[in-house]
Amino acid sequence: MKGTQLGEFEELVLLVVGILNGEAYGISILKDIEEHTGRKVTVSTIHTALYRLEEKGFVESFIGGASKARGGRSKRLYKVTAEGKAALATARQIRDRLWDLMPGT
Amino acid sequence: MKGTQLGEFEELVLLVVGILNGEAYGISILKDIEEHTGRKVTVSTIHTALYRLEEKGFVESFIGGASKARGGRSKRLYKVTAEGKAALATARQIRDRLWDLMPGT
DNA sequence: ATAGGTTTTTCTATCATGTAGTTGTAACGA
DNA sequence: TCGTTACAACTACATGATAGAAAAACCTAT
Repeated sequence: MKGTQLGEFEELVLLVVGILNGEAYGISILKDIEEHTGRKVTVSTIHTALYRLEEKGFVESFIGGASKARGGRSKRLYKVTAEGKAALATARQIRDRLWDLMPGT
Repeated sequence: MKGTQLGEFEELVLLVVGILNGEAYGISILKDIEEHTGRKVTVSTIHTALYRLEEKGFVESFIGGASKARGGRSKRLYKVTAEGKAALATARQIRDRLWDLMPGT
């Protein structure tokens, strides 16, 4: 059976794609992850995650139009689908509920 | 280099171990996960996750004393370590920060 | 004391996810 | 048209997720 579960890194990427709201592509996602989590990853790591997320229907992509400073291949932009948002919300909700049950501080 | 990152299922198990507060072992964890998340897994899945969590220093275990109704091997009880708690808190904190940056609802 | 049945852990094997090195491709300016 | 730049895609391997089956330990009754 094809995996439909959201992995931990996939979840992170998905969140960042959501935040970048239309401006998400390999490099911008990389920068955001590094900035917000301090975690160092390579672009290819992001791309594989994006590929799998797209297979699962959690993101959709399209080639961005031309127009940028100096050279460069055209970007592939990503956007979170409704299923993606639902998956994120569910994951969050489950964890929140569990935290509420946690004793002590 | 030995992995130190917390996987998505590992995080779930770790949370439940925290909630069960001293009464956590294979079956009780299984029940709790099923109850709180609706997710169906087998006991061996839990045990392998626990094994890795222990390797990483996020839980510690000891054999529980005798005393139970009918038959049965003695339980191995698990408890979250300080490192484990820290790892959980960090994961949560990072996601919360990202959610705050999320546009829309 | 031993033979069955029960509860729980360990072993082993496979598939999914995480990670990065390397290679390929398109746009731009000289 | 050639090199440089900014990217994406390919390939390969490490780690995490998952479960089937076997073994261990404990209880009870004979």
